[in-house]
Amino acid sequence: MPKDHTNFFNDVYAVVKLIPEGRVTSYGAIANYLGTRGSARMVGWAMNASHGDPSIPAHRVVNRQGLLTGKHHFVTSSMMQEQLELEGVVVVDDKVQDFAQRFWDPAQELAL
DNA sequence: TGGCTGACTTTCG
DNA sequence: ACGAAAGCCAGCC
Repeated sequence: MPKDHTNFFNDVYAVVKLIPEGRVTSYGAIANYLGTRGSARMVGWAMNASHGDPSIPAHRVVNRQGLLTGKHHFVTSSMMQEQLELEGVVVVDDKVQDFAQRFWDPAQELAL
């Protein structure tokens, strides 16, 4: 396929786009699914580059604790929480409630 | 080539 | 339970 130099970003985008509505995942989960657990930070960085692609629900990607660590990178810090709430995700103090239930692991859902 | 950065994760104190 | 440090990989200068 084209552009193998952005393969990593492409995979990240693909996985994030596959995140069902009302679900959230973690950077580490995506990185683990891609086989690069160590580059969990890169996943977030990839999201940063995803700004040119509004189809990517970056607000559904949170850290391992369910905290909206990336909200600071959005247009507005509150937008991420608002978007999650619009999808039915309860967010309190920048933290996703019932994170264990809301958690969507690509390696578990897509690993068939 | 070498070194720095990063929306993370895990472990030690 | 909280705080700090190390580890990890990919991209950019």
